[in-house]
Amino acid sequence: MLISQLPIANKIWAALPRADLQRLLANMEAVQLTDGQVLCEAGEPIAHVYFPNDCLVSLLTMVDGTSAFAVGLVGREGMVGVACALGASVSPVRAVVQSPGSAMRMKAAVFVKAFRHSVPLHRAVLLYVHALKVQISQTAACNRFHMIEARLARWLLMTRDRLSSDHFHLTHEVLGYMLGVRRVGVTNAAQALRHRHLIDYSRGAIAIIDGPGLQAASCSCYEMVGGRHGKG
Amino acid sequence: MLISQLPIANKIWAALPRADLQRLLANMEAVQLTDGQVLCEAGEPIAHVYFPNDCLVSLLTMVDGTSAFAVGLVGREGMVGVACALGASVSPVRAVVQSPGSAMRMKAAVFVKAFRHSVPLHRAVLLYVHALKVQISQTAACNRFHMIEARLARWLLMTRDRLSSDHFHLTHEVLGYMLGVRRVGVTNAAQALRHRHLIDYSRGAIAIIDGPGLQAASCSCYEMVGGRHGKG
DNA sequence: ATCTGTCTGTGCGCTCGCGTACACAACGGG
DNA sequence: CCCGTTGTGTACGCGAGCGCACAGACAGAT
Repeated sequence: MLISQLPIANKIWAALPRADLQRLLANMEAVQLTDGQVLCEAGEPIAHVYFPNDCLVSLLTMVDGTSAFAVGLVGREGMVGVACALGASVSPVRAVVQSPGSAMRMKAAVFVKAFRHSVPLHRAVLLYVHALKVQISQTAACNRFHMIEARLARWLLMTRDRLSSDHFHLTHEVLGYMLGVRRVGVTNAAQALRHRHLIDYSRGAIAIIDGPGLQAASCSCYEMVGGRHGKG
Repeated sequence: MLISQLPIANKIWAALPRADLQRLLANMEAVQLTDGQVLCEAGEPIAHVYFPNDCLVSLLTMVDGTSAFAVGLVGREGMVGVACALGASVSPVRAVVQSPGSAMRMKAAVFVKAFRHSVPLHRAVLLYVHALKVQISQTAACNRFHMIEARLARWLLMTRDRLSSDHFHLTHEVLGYMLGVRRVGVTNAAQALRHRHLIDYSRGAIAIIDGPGLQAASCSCYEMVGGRHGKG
């Protein structure tokens, strides 16, 4: 299959000049990611880095072996496995596919080499690292000060932005996992949002009905972390 | 004043070969940082980057304009102002001196240039960015799952490690600010720790009495984030 | 059509931490 | 030496979210 025929929606690659892009395409491989797939485990070496085109990956920090909690969300605006660019040998987080779709991947070692040699790639990746760092910081603070309902609203908006769609699949259970709260907590918050006609849902199929309204219900952290565009 | 006469305890600089170091020293300036001093404000451009020798700086994420919450702690193992290395124009966090002492500083623009040209510096800084990212992620999760007492214990241990001293100055008020909790919450937690003879304190003068005991009282996040050494 | 597994809704007691308010102690300057 | 400032201790009601447990609702498979 010719990768060059695929739509490359990933913004890191979109930022590269044609020359750099062509040279690197040979080392990339298009993959289809499925719901719940674990791209990399916390504490394990990073084998591949992934550049989502239309899928969504959440980054989970593990606590006490049992609990987990999402610190970041990666869509077409970013990549999974930045740690290896920074010189780390193992991944600090678990990366789980939250919404299925296509992505491009590369062997980590190859990526690191490319990262060192291509100035535009280097630049784009570091900018993304910064955006991710901001996202994580904001999530930390948000999580501390805001109620579940606002956090849920924010998470739904972030998901929408990265998928460019008002409809996606996420159960309360999974959302609870992401937000680090009980499933019931999510159910209650979701009910409140639905009651206000901001969203609708049934058996995992979520629809955002009133985007602006949902944004009003979410916390200021949403804009901070780069509203609609992920803030490359 | 001759900078080369000062002890350079900062570990990022310590990792550099003599040649790189000598070339950069001309652009550095030794400064004395005082308690509570704001090195850089959230949302403002970064004027200088700082490399602590024996002081301590906390990184605060602002929420809703009023509340703040510490996502990271910088000592001799790191630097303040990494964002400009990543290509960001403004600082995402407020950096406040938590414990006074000496540091070296450099104009941000000069640092960026050095960062681009010195491979060892580049390497050391990116590694630190990674360590900081891990620290922030862990703090986010810790903050979500652990009680004030454990978080306080962790914070005291991190402070100790970065100052290499069991005695330092921190009021309950400031600690509350750092942990994002009420002053009273800190008082209660501190009392509990003191009652178990792990720490002692009076009017801001804190002493760690039983390090291992305090570590047992803290959460696992402490080791995660790189126990005694900040994990360069 | 029945069954099984998944998803969502509801109830209840409990704890942590919050907001607020006030009291007391130690230190330091005029 | 007095008094304001700063740091610490105590009390009380309140609400968010937790753990647990169970009930209904919908979809797909046999």
